[in-house]
Amino acid sequence: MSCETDTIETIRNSDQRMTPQRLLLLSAIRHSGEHVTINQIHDQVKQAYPFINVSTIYRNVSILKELRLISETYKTDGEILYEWIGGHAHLHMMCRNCNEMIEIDDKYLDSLKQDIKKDFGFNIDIDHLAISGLCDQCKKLEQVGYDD
Amino acid sequence: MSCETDTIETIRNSDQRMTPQRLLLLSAIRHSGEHVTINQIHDQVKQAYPFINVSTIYRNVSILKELRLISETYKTDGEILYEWIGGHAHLHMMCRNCNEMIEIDDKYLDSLKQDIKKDFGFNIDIDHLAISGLCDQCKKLEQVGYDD
DNA sequence: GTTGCACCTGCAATTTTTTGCAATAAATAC
DNA sequence: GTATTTATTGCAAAAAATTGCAGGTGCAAC
Repeated sequence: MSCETDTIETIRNSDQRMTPQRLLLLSAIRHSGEHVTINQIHDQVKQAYPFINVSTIYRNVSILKELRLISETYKTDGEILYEWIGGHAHLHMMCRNCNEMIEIDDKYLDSLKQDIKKDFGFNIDIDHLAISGLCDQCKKLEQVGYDD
Repeated sequence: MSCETDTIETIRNSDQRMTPQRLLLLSAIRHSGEHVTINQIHDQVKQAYPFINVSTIYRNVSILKELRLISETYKTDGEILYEWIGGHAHLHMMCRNCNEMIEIDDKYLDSLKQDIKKDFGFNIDIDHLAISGLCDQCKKLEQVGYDD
């Protein structure tokens, strides 16, 4: 409830309007689990309002992203995921071999954030990035030589 | 010279062929400065061979990416940049307000890499990500209230 | 409630990226 | 050198993402 009031507040405060479409889209992102794609959002909203156009989804996602109400994460395979911000911030790590995605608490970034802040004055956002790498299992396979 | 031999070697070893188009594309990425987009690569190659098709660029970039000969970086404004790997590895940080991009030596990631390795067995690649945040200047503006 | 303005939406058109396929050409073996 | 195999290319078509615009609509002021 309170978060919804906050959301509406945020949108109103930035010269934007709360339309039924936008409300459905917000709700879809909020309730469709952690990470959703544009198409998943579209499908979800269509269930309540079948006439919604994809371009509306794209445009709204872009606006919500700028307002920092949702986060955008580029997976290392190119897929883009959206996620409601407000819960726990976390890092995404994606294995470049098996595409498994691990979520890691953002406390791991604390030290990096401090260093960068101190040396460059740059203030890192915790969200947005999926770090690419190799998970334990795939690393082992690579070493043994069973890799592609 | 040696890196070119290495490159050809890498490509041959993975059941792929060294075509003139691929050679031009490699050279374009290598010599067009640090970061280039698909279109910049295409334009560059067209100067030497005007008949090259964009799809060839897309497909080759994708292959070279998988072979880890080039890195792919998603800027926080959506633009995708490609870069020759082989020089110094570095992090990209991009200000979400002014879009300025700062390059930071990857030594800053050492500690994070170790922690993640220890706790999750996940092996982070240094490349690939542009970290989003606010540069010093934009942060100050935000605090003073001159922000959008 | 009514009005006015700026934002939003859906549609259509455009641009960007991906895919299917026949022809081409690189690499290997002879 | 020639033949064989198979990845690669260019083109065209498809799919995905973006943009322009005219009409619709939220919402604030009255």
